[in-house]
Amino acid sequence: MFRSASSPPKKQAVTPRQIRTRERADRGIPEATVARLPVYLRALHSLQDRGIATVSSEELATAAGVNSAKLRKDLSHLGSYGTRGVGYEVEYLVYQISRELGLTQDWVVAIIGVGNLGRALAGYGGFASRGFRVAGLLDADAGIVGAHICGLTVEHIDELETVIKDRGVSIAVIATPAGAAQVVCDRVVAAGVTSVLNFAPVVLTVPEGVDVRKVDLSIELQILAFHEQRKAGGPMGDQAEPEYEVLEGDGPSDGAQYIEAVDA
Amino acid sequence: MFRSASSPPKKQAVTPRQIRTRERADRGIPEATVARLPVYLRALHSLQDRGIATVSSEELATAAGVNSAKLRKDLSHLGSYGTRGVGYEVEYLVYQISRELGLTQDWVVAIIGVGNLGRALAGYGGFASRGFRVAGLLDADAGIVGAHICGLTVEHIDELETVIKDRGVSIAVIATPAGAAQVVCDRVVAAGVTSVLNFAPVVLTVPEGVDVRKVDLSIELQILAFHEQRKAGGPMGDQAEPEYEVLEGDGPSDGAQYIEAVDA
DNA sequence: GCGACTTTGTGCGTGTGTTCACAAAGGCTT
DNA sequence: AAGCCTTTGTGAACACACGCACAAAGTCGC
Repeated sequence: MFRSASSPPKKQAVTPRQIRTRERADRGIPEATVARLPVYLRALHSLQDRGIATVSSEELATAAGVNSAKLRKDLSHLGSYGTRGVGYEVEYLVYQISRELGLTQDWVVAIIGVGNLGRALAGYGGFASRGFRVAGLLDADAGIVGAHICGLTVEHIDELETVIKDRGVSIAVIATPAGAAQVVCDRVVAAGVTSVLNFAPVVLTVPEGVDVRKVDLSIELQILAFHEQRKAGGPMGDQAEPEYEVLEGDGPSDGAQYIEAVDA
Repeated sequence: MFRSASSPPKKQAVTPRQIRTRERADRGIPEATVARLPVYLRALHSLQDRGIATVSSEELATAAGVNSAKLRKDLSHLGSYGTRGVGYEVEYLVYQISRELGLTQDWVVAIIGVGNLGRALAGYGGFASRGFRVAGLLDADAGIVGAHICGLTVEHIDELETVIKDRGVSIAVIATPAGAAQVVCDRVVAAGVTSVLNFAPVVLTVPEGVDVRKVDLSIELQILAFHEQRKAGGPMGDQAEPEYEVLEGDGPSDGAQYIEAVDA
């Protein structure tokens, strides 16, 4: 829009890109690798429980469900923590990955929204086990406030800012209904939280520097449904149409009947 | 291993790759696009509720939290469903995306494991609302079997195969403890299920042709922790070390103390 | 009926992720 | 102590994804 008016419309707009790239590649571990480190860590813990002291990239990769070359490259981003001809020492690797992920310190978590899901989350063992401590349960419903759940007392949402600041909450888990999620998110961010885990089925908007991760059951189901449909009568070409393209009306002219098929 | 023994060790091993690629690029919508279609669909439903009949790629992209070019490219994989100079007709697009995702038919879901999480899932509105019908709740605990939850009676895990086959379950949701997940998974797959949504913190192994999607709270938290650590004292270089590499012992020799720091 | 304006659909350059394949490196055996 | 065997760490090729920028295409006003 205003770009073409204020600058000559040439082909090389490379300058702003490179700055951003340099900035991110700084000492950065690739995002895809970061997402897999917890999986490796879990597999390593399992090996530890079985008393295994050393593991090869091949074995660990199998346990983690990935390609062994990928695993080696991932680990190489943390440093050279393997011994050629032998493999990786489990305990040492556990420590290094834990350190890289920031699990050598405790993170304080608050759960906002204590419905079915919020209660399930509060009771989830995976929280307490490794570095995450739930320090607050908050809800807007006066009927739930005051209830005791998993050793915590549900507090009113009005206490949100106080709880976050006084207890040093750095990760907020949003388990509210969709309608409340953005408001709650804005409040936790304003109170200083920079990491949000969102279970509400909405796209949250946050300022730069705040991380949001989304867990969305219904999206996962829809993705599964897509592939399931493909398997049933899709590109395998076992059923009717070998090329199932649009067959009905050739444009958006009458739209009243489509919605029937969806909501019915 | 046996590759280098049976074939000359040249540099071009391109033939097997291309076959697989051709096969997958067949009529396929990119996986990244598939993962975003549910987000677009949700945004479109929201627009519908507000009585908006037409939307531009820019507006829809903003609502979905993505770049408008990406949105247009994603939608272009479904066909040319826009009108230049105008935008997209909401209802028509809802229909097309729903159809592509396989939401014009109903999918029968069974939830295995009725603990805190399983109960929360059973009551989750996102299930019933759009094309997913929970037709079974199963658990191994005799103390829970027979309970009524959200209009369903919890059945014993022994009924698993019967429930799946008689009710036409095509998606299994595994919400069991980690130890039971793989066994349950094997059983649902043997019973004919080809789509699994796994909430248990394990890597499930399934045969070719079966899709598994994973929802893992603890992994998400760990990813957040990683970024949070970076923000606090990482590459911003505000604290002590500007280059925080390994400082202690230079190799895996004594490993007994690392685990302390992690589990303590 | 025509021109100006808006918005789609996409070609293209770029960056990120994945995989193969192999040299370098270390331990183990003889 | 020398060579063999195993396994890491990584260079390079390939595949996927992203976003800019623009031509094509259609609408709306006059």
